[in-house]
Amino acid sequence: MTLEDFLISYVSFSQEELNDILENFTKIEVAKNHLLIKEGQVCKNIYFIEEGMGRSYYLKKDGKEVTQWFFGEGVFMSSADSFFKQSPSYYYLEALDDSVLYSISYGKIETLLAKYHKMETFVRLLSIDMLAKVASKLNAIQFQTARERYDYMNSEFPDISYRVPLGHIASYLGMTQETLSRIRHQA
Amino acid sequence: MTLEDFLISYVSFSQEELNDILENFTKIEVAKNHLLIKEGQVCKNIYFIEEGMGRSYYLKKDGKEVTQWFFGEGVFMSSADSFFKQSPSYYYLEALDDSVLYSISYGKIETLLAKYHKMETFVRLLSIDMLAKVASKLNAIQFQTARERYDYMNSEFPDISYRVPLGHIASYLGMTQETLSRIRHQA
DNA sequence: GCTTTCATTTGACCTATGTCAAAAAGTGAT
DNA sequence: ATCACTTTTTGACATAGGTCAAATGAAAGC
Repeated sequence: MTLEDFLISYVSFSQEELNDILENFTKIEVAKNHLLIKEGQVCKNIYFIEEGMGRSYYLKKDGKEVTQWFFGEGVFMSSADSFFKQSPSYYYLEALDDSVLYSISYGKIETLLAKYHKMETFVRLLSIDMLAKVASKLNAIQFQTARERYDYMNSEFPDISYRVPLGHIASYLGMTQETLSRIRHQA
Repeated sequence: MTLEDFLISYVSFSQEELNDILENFTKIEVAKNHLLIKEGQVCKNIYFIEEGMGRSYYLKKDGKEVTQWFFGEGVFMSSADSFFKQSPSYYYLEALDDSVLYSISYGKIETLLAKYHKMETFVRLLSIDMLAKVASKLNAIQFQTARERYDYMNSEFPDISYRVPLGHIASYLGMTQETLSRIRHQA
């Protein structure tokens, strides 16, 4: 899905508006394992993934990585809270593959939000969608067995689950790598 | 906190705008245990809690209630996804005390969103805030012990935790009532 | 094709928390 | 005050999933 299609799927922008909006994005290519933002930094850009994939993660006190979210093709990747409030991020943002991204800065988004009422609507709808997804993951994590969580993951991110290291998925699902490995082999 | 103060704290509405916006809300009083919405219904209104408190919950297949969120004084209570997308709600919404609420319908919100660019901004910021809170709960639930989750709850909802039945809190925290009871008594 | 390094699997054991059941403590109505 | 009902506490026991450690497998450089 292209960025243009993505925008249209939420709000009926005119072609003129779309052109103006799209001009504010910069196409960038990043290599696998590139860190787009680190913990503690303010997230200055938000990225639309045209090709590739990414994840957000944080470090526990013991230093272990915990994957917080996966981002597939055709979605926006960000530390949403950090970006929209321009506050320090709790998360790292990492490319999990060589990726093609469309980046836009906070300043430019602000300008677009001020200029186009529809842009506000777009971001609002996007936020509500993310909220629903995070809430749904929370419900899955909270009261399901390791096995059920794994199945949930496969339905939510069917393309991602077999493309990234086991440990990333395990921490995303709130279980150890060993447990996930055992579940997979008794599938 | 009044609704007016709440609105101003997010966006600098003019007094005129505020008056217009506030006119669209209806003050209602509901008794303890009143259900504002049931699972499967489309959430037609969103409620600002001036006095009282509420929660959202859902039923597991085995019929047990799981508290999904608590709403204290001075916040909006809703099944956000259901309200903003006018889709069936996964959750019940219940008053946990006799409460004074300011209610607004989806139709009226839509009108205000279309009329005031600032209103879109307000809802966007509100959504991002909720997103951050849900994400933070998710992190707490996912990798903390029962004891740590209880402490997290006390910092997040200090006023609520001792005002509602134990079972509501336990399910909110993803543990059994018995476990929560034991934790409390070894505090 | 080896060697080194990193990722996954397997095994043995342990612990936090769940389950089930009963007792105790609150709460409200008559 | 007493009875009926609900909520909380306590106890005994079970188990999913964690921890630690070693073995296997896969990938990358030489």
